Amino acid sequence: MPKADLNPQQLEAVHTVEGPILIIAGAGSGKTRVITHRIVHLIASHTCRPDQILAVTFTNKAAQEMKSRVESHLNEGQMISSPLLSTFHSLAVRILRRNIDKLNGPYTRDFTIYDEDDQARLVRAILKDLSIDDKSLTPRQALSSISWAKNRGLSPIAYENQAEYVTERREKVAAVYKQYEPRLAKANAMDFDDLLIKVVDLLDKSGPTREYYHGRFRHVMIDEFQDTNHIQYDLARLIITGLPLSSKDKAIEQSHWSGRSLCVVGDLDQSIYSFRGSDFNIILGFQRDFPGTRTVRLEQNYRSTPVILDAANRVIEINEKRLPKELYSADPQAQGDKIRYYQSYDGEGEAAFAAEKIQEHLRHGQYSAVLYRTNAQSRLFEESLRRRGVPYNIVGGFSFYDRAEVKDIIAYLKLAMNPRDDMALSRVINEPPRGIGKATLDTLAQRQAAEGLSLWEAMPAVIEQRLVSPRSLSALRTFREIITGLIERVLKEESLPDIVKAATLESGYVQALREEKTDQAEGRLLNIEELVNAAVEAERQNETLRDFVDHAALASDTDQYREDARVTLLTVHSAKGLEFPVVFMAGLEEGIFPHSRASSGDDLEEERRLCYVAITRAQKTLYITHAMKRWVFGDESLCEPSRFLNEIPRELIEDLSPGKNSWLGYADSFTEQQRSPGQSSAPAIKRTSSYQGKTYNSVDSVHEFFNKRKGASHRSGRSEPQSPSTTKEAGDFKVGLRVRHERYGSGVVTRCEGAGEDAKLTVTFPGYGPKKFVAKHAALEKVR
DNA sequence: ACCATGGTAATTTTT
DNA sequence: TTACCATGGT
Repeated sequence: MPKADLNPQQLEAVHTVEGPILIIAGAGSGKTRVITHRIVHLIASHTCRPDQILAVTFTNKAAQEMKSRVESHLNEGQMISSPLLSTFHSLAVRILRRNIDKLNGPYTRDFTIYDEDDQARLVRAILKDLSIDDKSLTPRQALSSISWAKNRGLSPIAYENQAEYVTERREKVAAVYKQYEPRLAKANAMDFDDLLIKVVDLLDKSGPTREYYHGRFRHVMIDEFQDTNHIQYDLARLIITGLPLSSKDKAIEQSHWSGRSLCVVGDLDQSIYSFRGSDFNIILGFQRDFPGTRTVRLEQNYRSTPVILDAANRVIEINEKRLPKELYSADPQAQGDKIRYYQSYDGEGEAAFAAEKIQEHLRHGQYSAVLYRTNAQSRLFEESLRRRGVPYNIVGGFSFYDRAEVKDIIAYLKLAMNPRDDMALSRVINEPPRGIGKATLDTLAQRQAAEGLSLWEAMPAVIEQRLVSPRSLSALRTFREIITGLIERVLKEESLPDIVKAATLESGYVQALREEKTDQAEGRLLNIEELVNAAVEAERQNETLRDFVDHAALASDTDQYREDARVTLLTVHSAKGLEFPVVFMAGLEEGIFPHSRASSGDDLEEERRLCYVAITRAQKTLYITHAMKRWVFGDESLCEPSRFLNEIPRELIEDLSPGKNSWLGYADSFTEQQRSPGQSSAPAIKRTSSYQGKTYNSVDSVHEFFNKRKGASHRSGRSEPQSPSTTKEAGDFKVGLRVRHERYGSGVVTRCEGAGEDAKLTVTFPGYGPKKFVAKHAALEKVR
């Protein structure tokens, strides 16, 4: 890897090995290469020992990728130790597992990690305890509010009082939140947010621990810095400054940086995780937080053709909240193909088109990826590819570790290390069925609530006092023995595969599946076998049982990405950081992309950044497609082309739609002959039932679309044109109309997509927030 | 304790 | 449309 490959800016980024550095790296500007080279340079130039380097990446996959690249660039003798390449979360786990006891809190080093599923079940249990109807507040909603509060450092009480007026909903959430934290602590469990919160707390409070990590990590690098949230930022600061958070605002002395560096790499335009608390203001404030920051801009793009870059630049510059930046092609001569546009009749047609083209590209040896906004869109593409016998790799959805049987076995393993893990316990106490039912579980739950214990700790008393039926009693005893048996194996430090095998056998799990003798059970057995194999492999890599279980908890969807896959299906989010010769951006429709839940203001800008990310994934060829109608919740609905289509300059687009009847075709005919498209041969949309609203192939809407295109190309800043059917006339329901719902009471229609009985309505209810309905199904009553 | 039924809600995005 | 959950019956 000759350094001659690097351009001057990249070289500067690599060679600046002291002090704070901010690298503004546009898409495809070789930022991974820069980080890799930086690490290699630090080591090869003996600036520091390898293990004094910490690089935080977004996914395990990226970390691993970087690791192998670094290793391949160094010779044996130079790798006297290894740099730590990790995600924020695994870094947190690593530090906590060593030091959590220094926090003098309720946690021990054996804490377990609650995944989303566990969290939801815990919240459900709390809702039940508080007898809150979980329809007025779903576990999911409660969790996202709790997570929101936690990430802002708000206690339940602070959260409750945070808004100027306390709503009923807020009260409910606060009530759940109040129980949530102690319940986690009792179970010696942390959720994803806690991992970061607790490690920050630890490093803040424990001077020696902070000193240790500050002393150890001299050079810290953070990838995808625009997606960092405040807690992650605090974590990085604690390590690099070695100072408690109370002195956050004090200036850092120049001498502090001797032999140290903090290098953050990011791109505002690719900030797409605000829903998870990430805040690009952090990157904007970096220079203020770290005076003397050296800033390097990488705008040279090595990935995509000029056509694609042009499209990307034009789209993203519509955003207001950004810093001016333009991607320049490293090879401006090679113009590249135009962007290929295809409008299909329906979702199936879109998928069929993509599959056909994918096959075509495959014949030329080109690999493709289909990018969509939501995972639900993947189904049609899977089907059409399968029909054609094209193998594909899908990222997201159910991963191996999400399978019920795998989770069950993992739950046994978690119990073996931390029997107080309530969620693991309630997951497998009757799995396989051993006669412990609701009644028994309720008794245990009562006990644990009354005494402030975990379910496991509540068991002895229940057994001794014979509080349950004799049948359940013996079942409880058996279960206890199974778990104690596993605990002993852990204490005896049996090998990882042995413990995993024991969990599958002694629990009776495998036997129960064998007796089932169904194909399904057969498949599950295979998965369990695979888990055991994974354990064998993990052992070979010197992983402990704890590593193994942590790994399962922290594995992410994007880790499923296989670089050698010829066809990859994934969401735009998962595609961040990846590149493909051929990219299909699918479902470019209002309500899908941009998503209906993010149709204005900052949210819309984030959608646009998402669009920018999608466009810039393409190296050679970019397809943009949308359907005129598709099935949504079992309803056929008409789709309006995405505003993002309008934001890509027309001259960069080639229309592949059949019959010259596409939106673009209309737009063109308007350009040519001002206004006389007549009622030519638009593909008639089959109307469902008694659909009365306007259709999208009407002259009016074509005209509207065309006008929007003009508006966009003039880039009139703020004034995003409203989509025609979003605002006004919508059959029976109108924006602003007062309605009454039997559960939520009275509210106001705040958004209305489509018309008549198929219209999708957003109604905002005081105290409940916005709710979405389909007009014909919703029990909505109009209030004069 | 388990099953079946039915109602109901749901679709962002993820470490 | 599907998937999940809660309820009620056996």
